[in-house]
Amino acid sequence: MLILKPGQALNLWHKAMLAQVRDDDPDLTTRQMAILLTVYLDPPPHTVRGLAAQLDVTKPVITRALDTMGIMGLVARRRDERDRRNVLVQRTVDGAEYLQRLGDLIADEAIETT
Amino acid sequence: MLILKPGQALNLWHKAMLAQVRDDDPDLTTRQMAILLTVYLDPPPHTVRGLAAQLDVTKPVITRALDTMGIMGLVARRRDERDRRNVLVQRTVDGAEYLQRLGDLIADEAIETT
DNA sequence: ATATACTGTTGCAGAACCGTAACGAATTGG
DNA sequence: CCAATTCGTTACGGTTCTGCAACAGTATAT
Repeated sequence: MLILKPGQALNLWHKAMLAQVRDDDPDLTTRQMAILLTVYLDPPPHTVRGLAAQLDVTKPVITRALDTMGIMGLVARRRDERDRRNVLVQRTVDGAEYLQRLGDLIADEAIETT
Repeated sequence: MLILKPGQALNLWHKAMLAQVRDDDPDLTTRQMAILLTVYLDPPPHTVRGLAAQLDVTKPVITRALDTMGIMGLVARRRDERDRRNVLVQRTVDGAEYLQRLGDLIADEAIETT
């Protein structure tokens, strides 16, 4: 149970956005970030269809976001051997590190936020 | 002084991203969001050059983001009459409401976040 | 075996964004 | 008054994302 006033929330959001924009790596889109966080924070397995349903977007959006983030090394794909139609989205070491840094960053800025 | 553990921070970020993706309005890019928050949270005046310097991006990025967000009604432009080379970025009622909703949303989800 | 349903992917045209460079308008300085 | 500077914008070419529709591959049911 965490108390956060709307004004504090915006300040926090602001700092986190600024940090994202200012660093050199290309920004993830909002959709890519939502997918990444879902894969790492919600329990597996994660399929293309499942992610599309949860985010309320079309399947090609998921496929392409996985392409991009796969190249970046943030997620990996593997065929489901039990039902070979499915693709299982898997976590990677790089992705875990990326999100850990993000979490630390937001937490640090929360402390500085009045 | 706000204590927020990295794990909580990611959960909060996740929920906020999901809410952004799922609603119907088109998502703002990370840069657009950073600009919008800066305009509304930092004290005016805001110029194209100043915003570009603060976000460490080029001026055309700011111009285009202002174009897009101007069409959405989230910000407005006005010529600086003291120095007519400058453009002053101004807040709008719609933009204020948009950010207020965003702040409330994050704050609400913070409470639900373990 | 054949038809049906379901998975994820790809093709295509359109829109948005990016970075660099050039530009017109306004101001400042010699 | 004219050159140099500063401001924001626009032009260009390239990349990425989007939405929709069609697609091949796999599983299921008749």
